[in-house]
Amino acid sequence: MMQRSARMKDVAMAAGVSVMTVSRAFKKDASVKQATRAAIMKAADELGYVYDSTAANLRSQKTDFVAVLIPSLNNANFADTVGGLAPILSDQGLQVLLGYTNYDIEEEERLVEQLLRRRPEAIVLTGGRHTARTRRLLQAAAIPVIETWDLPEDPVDRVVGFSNAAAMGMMVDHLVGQGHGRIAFIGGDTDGDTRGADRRRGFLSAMAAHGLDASRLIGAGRPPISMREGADAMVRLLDGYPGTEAVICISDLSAFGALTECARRGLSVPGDIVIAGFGAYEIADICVPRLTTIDPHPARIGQATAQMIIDVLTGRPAPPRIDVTPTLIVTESTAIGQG
Amino acid sequence: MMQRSARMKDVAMAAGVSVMTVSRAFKKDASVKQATRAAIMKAADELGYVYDSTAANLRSQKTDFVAVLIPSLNNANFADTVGGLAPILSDQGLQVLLGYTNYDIEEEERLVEQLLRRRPEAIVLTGGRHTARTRRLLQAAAIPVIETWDLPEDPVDRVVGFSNAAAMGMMVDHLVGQGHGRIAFIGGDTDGDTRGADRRRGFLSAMAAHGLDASRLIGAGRPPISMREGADAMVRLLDGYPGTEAVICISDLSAFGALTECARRGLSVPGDIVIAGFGAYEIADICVPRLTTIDPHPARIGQATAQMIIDVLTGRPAPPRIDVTPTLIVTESTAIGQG
DNA sequence: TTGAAAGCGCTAACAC
DNA sequence: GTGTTAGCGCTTTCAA
Repeated sequence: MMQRSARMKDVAMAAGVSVMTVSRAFKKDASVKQATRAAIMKAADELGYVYDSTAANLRSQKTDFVAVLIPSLNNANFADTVGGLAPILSDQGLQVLLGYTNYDIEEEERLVEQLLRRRPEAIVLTGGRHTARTRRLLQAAAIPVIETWDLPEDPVDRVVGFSNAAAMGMMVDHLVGQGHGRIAFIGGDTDGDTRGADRRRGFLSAMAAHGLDASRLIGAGRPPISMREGADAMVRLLDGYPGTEAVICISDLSAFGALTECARRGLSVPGDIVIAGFGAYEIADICVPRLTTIDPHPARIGQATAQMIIDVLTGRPAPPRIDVTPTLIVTESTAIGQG
Repeated sequence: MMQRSARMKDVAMAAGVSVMTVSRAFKKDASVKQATRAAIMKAADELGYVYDSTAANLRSQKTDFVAVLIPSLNNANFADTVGGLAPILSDQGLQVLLGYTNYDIEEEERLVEQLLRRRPEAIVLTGGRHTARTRRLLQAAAIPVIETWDLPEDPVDRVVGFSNAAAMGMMVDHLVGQGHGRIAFIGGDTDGDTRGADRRRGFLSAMAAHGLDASRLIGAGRPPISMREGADAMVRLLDGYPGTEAVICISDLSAFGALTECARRGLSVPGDIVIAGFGAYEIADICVPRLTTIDPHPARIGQATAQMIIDVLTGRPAPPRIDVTPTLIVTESTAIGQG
């Protein structure tokens, strides 16, 4: 039946060489004669040998993986960041070990501890808010730590992100520039999602800067805010704050939900009310009307993060902080003179 | 500056015990006196000790992780499967190591090889089609292999899935029952996504069973089919096949794209044309009109998979194949007498 | 309940 | 270009 699986020693014996030569043959840059290497690979193949990296990890004190924590698996923004990051790391022989926190910093703490036990070469976090213990664990780990999607004032180590507050300010400025004054905000009603809380803060300060009333705040639930929660929040907004001219939603998904509520009520967007989202998700570009949004360039965040990791690990100079500035995308849902 | 990080030996010395006692203290069920354990934990904390599982993995020949391969990070269906699976495995001390294949079986092969080197306790794949080498590697690995989201005729090992062809048959039957005959299909135009190809096959055979013409096939691109590709396919369908009464799309996302094209043309759904999707994504439940779809119960697939893994690893009897039957959800987009 | 010795399967370091 | 020796940091095993 199932016999003990082959190890390097077995391959070495079969190929008539030492284990060390087999070890070298399994590295790309090792100096092994072509014929020897071929014989080794043939023997390995016949024995069904699969290299055991658990042993290599221990001996070489290298694991060749990078831990990446994102809030949720099912989110195009974070998926795009991972999509930007993974191939660049992969080219350097670094594998990504992905974890997701469900937007919960306690869960993040558990994950960080679990992952650090496996000795990653570096760790990437989403957001700049963590438990005290998480910070302690990360600092003690003595590996590069990159916080992303945020610009924390007191970072653990390195940062690739943007100011969520400033991004929201861009959106408020845009709407005010279009002549709107009664602007509402639909977002999460906890601070569990720091990025969301920062966006709300950005909304408040930008409104204040324009001398506008910023009391039209609708709490839509716990992050992540779904399309459904966006729609439900819109019900409360339309019923509770008549005369609202514009709504900024915490994400395109909730903005789309808000849009569907308008459709069901026969309200025209942007004719009767203007709606804006955040994230430049695909749905913003295809729904009717298309949604004005902010593109935080998730893939760029991933690429810059990967490059930063490689630079640090290879001892190259690297800036401790990269600001990937978001872009405002103005489309149908906030266009003037339509609807 | 940064000194060599603490190991068990250091903790043992600080606590005045042997390394073996420290090792036991770090296991949950180990028999260590309460006072001893407390002293050890205190010492560990003061030294900033983080348990090194790379060493434990090697010695105990256990890694306590399960590799899970999904086609894409950014897909609510697969995210829900992982969401169903991860907590159950986690309760048993098994961590999920996630990989994504981009719907590419060559990429799957690379990933499988990489992951097997890290010696997972079990491996979960999405879909039943793999390269010959992938199959060989998996068989040689001598660990539980679970193929999901499919019911392959010749599985590598174990299966938790459903018949994508039969599911599509349910949808065709529903539309025919509503009186439609000129039914089109929008799907991927490669076989890279086996589940998609199976759905197309199911469409063809169900149409044939009803004696209907199944030539209205629109290729929408390479999987995953986006909302945009669904909209573009709808353009081709409406322009190329006048008189089409109903469209089945490969997923709710492409169905939503198709719906937006109808909205832009002023076509009523379901009045002028009927649209159905697949996957029971959130958007199907919130867009206007809501989309008739099929719920493949992604979380249940994950739960059953996790349970199967645990049963096999603990030597309990487990069926080699579980069929999680999908459910047809009929809503506004295919309702009779509306629009 | 605790400890001592041995060793998991590789690779670092050095030799030739 | 290849081999030898030692050992990574834990846990298995056996003993007390």
